[in-house]
Amino acid sequence: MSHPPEISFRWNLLETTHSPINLASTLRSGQSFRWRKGELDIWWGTIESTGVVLWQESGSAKNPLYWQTFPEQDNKSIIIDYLALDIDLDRMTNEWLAAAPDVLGECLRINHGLRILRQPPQECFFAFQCASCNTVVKIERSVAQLAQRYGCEIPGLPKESPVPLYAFPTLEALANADDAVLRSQLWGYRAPRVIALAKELLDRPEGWLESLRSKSYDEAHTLLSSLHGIGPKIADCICLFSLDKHAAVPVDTHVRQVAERLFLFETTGKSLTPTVYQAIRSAYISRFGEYAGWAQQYFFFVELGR
DNA sequence: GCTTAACCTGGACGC
DNA sequence: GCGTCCAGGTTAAGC
Repeated sequence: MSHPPEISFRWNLLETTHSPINLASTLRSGQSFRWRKGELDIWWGTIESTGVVLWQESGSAKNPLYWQTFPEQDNKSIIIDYLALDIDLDRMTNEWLAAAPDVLGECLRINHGLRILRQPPQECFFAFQCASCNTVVKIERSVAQLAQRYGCEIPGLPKESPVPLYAFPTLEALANADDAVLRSQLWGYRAPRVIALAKELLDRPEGWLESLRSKSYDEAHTLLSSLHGIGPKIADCICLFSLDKHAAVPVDTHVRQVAERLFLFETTGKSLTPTVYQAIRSAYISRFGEYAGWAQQYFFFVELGR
């Protein structure tokens, strides 16, 4: 039985026997950019306007998860929802292994318990605007600066918090952001795009992004792609990481390299045109089914080498 | 339908 | 120290 670090607040315990999770792999796999590991291997982050603290002993995805929320304490539902602990990971991985044991086996063994997060759509939407021609480390910095500059500080954090935590900025705050300031905070040429997209979302009915959860993958992807600045890859990131579209496969350089190394050879050497993008996505779905997006994240994380 | 260039910036790398 | 390349992409123009 593992014991969490002794600290000034009370931990809550979540059993993970039936919903395994590898916390470190999940938070470092490049799907969310707002988590920071502090002293004693404690993870600090935010979910909307809630500060969240997480800890899990490494070694097994079935080690219990310890957690607390701030300023409202004991908000269990937000933890379960964000970490998608309602999804039956064991069933899905058994199906992958039955279908393609040689291809994914090693990735699964190394990162057993890696989960796709169910992030707040708005945060996911804007964070991935920063992804083009960028590195994960720089995306993390850019998003942190965006939240610090335009978000509200979360009150009531324990004294052990390594840094202040900020809620993700509202649409109004982003729409009124200063182009020059954003450019200087590592957003570069992406700055005007962020401001324009915030204005565009403000013009739509409130909750428009969240409403895409109830639409089909094709419909959600098409609607997102219709926005200026959202291409197929970013649309797939938003679909997979925040809209419950588990078969969405964001095809980037890493995901493509894996596919062409292991099971898709006819697209090698070609430019990433819409036709090739679709071929790679289809190759993942034909092997890994309705949770292909979860499978690709195992490949992506290993390829990322974090 | 495909190719190409432009768009910011900082870290890695070779010299 | 300096130049070059590259990094989770998108868009528009030209072919």
